[in-house]
Amino acid sequence: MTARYIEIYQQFKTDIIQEKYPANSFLPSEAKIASQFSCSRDTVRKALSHLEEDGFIQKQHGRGSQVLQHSLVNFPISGLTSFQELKQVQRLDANTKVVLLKRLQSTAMNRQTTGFPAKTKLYHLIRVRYINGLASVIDEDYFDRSVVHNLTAEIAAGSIYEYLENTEKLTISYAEKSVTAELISKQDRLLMPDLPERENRLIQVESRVHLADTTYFQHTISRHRPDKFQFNEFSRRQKK
Amino acid sequence: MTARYIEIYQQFKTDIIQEKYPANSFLPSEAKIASQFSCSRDTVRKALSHLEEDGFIQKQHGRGSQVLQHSLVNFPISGLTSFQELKQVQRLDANTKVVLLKRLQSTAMNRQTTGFPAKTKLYHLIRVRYINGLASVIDEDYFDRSVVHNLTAEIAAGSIYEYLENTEKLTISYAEKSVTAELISKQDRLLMPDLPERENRLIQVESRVHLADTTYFQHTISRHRPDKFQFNEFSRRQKK
DNA sequence: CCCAATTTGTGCGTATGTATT
DNA sequence: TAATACATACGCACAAATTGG
Repeated sequence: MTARYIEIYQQFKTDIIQEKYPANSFLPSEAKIASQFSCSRDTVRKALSHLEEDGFIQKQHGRGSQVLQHSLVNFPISGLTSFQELKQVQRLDANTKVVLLKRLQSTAMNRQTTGFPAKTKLYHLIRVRYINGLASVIDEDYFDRSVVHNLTAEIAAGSIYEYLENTEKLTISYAEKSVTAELISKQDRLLMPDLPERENRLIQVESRVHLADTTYFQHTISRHRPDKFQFNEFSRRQKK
Repeated sequence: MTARYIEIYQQFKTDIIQEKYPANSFLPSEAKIASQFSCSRDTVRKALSHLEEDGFIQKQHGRGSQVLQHSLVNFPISGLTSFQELKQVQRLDANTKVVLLKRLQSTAMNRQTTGFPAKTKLYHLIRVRYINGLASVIDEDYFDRSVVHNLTAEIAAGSIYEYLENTEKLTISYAEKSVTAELISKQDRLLMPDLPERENRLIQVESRVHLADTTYFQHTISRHRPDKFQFNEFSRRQKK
């Protein structure tokens, strides 16, 4: 029982992607959409607002809703998207090697790296992502074990988010992220043996991920090969 | 004549920043806020939705709206924020040197760098941003002259967006952005003389900026010193 | 375990304002 | 000027989640 406005959102999203509404064309007016879907204009407006947020359309007062060029191979890291989901969307030739999976407890010492307060029981996971056979990303994760139970190497090699959302029924909600360029460590060189000597930094995306009830449960540090890194984003100017 | 829901949004935003509602506390219920502001619940909900989008609160069905830790010195590049606005928000010791400002016309040849189709009349602008006296960012802009008129070095040294929005009455609306790590050119070394020899890449943020009527008018290439680059973002997981 | 109160989520209808053509 | 389209706001009803008794 998905909400009506979500259905309408999805309908237009797929129609736009399939170019039933090509770039620069206009959607039908809100009133027409409402009568087509036999719903109120308010419901249509909710759907269109989401399409606008996500960069599919631009609403124009008095004119209509215009379809934007959708930047095709988008979202490599934007939003909160897992590697497995990207792999599907972009049809990448990608696989994952689990380098380390162990239980540990955070301490005052490692608070900085784990991202958790002392004495939290954690999983520590390190994975290398290979794209077209090339080691391209090193992912290091810390999960709160009071939230994530029974993490196995098999799950870690597949989709952890799929497991958390579907099997453990968690609702992943939001994250604070930061992107920096960090110096390459000896461990990085070992895990990315093809990395040219002249490179001295990896692009690091650090995320602190929370559930819908605001529980903080995951700290991820993703280090990307600089020559393979690309991060696309759609952004809107904030109304004053 | 700002919209009522925007006023309510702003009221709560400042209250949260000033910690009248501290992190982890709950806002009053939507019904209470509505009666406080003598407005409908619908208006309150619009305001709260925007607060949630922007990472100030987390709404929880059946519980209420909880205030999130707001990542303090946030938004260095996220969204569509001008350097001058960042400078104000972050109280940076920053200034700008205009290196180049000239008129030119795009050709089929330079289409890639200018970001515009051939024969578009453009401004070409290069600026260096100094933070605490250190050359930290090289900004290269191309503006469509049919949109941006009378660009001067004085305006370019100050806030172009302030000029465009307030003087030229343009509504800057959205951008497609990409972040990559690019090899350092000779020109980069000249403009950033303090850049250590061992660094081989700058972090490049490329933006294509559009007005509310979808007119494409600005292409910006910002190259950042890798040791000074940090890009923070709040992001929400997409609902399926 | 269930019920009741509270709170947010969704949807409908209506009215009025404002921008575009 | 008139018609069309989006923007804002109010009110109501019921559904669904949470909490506490």
